[in-house]
Amino acid sequence: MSLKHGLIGLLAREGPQTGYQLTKAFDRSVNFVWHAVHGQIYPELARLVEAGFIRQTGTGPRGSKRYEATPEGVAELRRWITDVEPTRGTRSETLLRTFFVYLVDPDAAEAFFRREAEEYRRELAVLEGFAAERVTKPSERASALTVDSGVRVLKARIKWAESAADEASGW
Amino acid sequence: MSLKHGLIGLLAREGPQTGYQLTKAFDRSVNFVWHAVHGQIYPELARLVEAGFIRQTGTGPRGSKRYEATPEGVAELRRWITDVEPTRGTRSETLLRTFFVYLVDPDAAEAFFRREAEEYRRELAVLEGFAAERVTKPSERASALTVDSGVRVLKARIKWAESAADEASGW
DNA sequence: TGACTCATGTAAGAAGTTACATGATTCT
DNA sequence: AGAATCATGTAACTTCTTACATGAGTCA
Repeated sequence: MSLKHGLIGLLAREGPQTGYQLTKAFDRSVNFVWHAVHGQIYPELARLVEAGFIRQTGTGPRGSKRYEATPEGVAELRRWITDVEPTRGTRSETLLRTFFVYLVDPDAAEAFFRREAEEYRRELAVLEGFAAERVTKPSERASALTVDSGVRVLKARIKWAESAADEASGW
Repeated sequence: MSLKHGLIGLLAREGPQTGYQLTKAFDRSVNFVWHAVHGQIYPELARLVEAGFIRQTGTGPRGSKRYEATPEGVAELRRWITDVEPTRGTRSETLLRTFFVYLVDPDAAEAFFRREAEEYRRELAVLEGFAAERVTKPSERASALTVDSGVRVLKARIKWAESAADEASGW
């Protein structure tokens, strides 16, 4: 359901592209908010053409196919953003482990939380790189908001992981 | 992969239970970090018995089946917590919508972010109810850490959503 | 020519959702 | 007796992951 909108959106945002380029573009941008790989992308593109939300505009070198978003596709994307309630329902492996972390010894628990904190700091460094980029276009203002969310949430998670590590070390 | 550990963990944590009770227990506790429904739980319990990670201890009224975690199951859970790197890879419908939110008009964008903030506040209220409960057992100290993570992250998200709404209203 | 990147596709399987189906027990 | 809850299961379907398969163009 969401991959569909991610693909229409990338075509609307960055202009006509091949499936291969979309796969790369996913890796670079949307990937931080919605991960997808080519094994899922190619079949979905075929379904989107079928549904009329995107259109193949031609073929390029090495049998590549160029797609663009149709007005119907962009309309569907707008409708999805404003009218469809996002699916909630957290699934966090880290928090599931945390829920049962009392089963391991304090040293292992502390190490687990320190590793989490490190990982979050690595991710934060990447996002702060994005945040330093200059923002001009409307689409960049929108993606800057997703980066800002990531930065705020990661900072909260880092503080949490360090405080959890401190607590677990005393168990 | 994770549902498996969630089920072993609940049996280890709360003692022998039926599939039905596990489904209810999931709804009340783990559900906030890992959502699952009975259609997924019953087949998984059968697989866990097969694998030797849990054991059926007897039958109760109305054909119910009671399970308990085996030592092998608890060992597997410990191994998973300390030795297996958590799968990262965010999937947030809210952030995917945010990435493309420049396509809708400023009023709709602002409304979208205000609704998000409201939803987060509702979730925060639930978690703060949990946070007010008294903590004594080790398992409760662990679950208090998951609640603390939720509280910190939700507060960050609320601030983000309000600031995004303010910004979008000026577009 | 051999290695690498570009480019698309499918197949098998795991994981997750939703709905259907059934029967036992309890409560009013 | 009828409604509600307890209790388990499966079937159909969608989504996602991983791996296999293949071929075209580029560059050293």
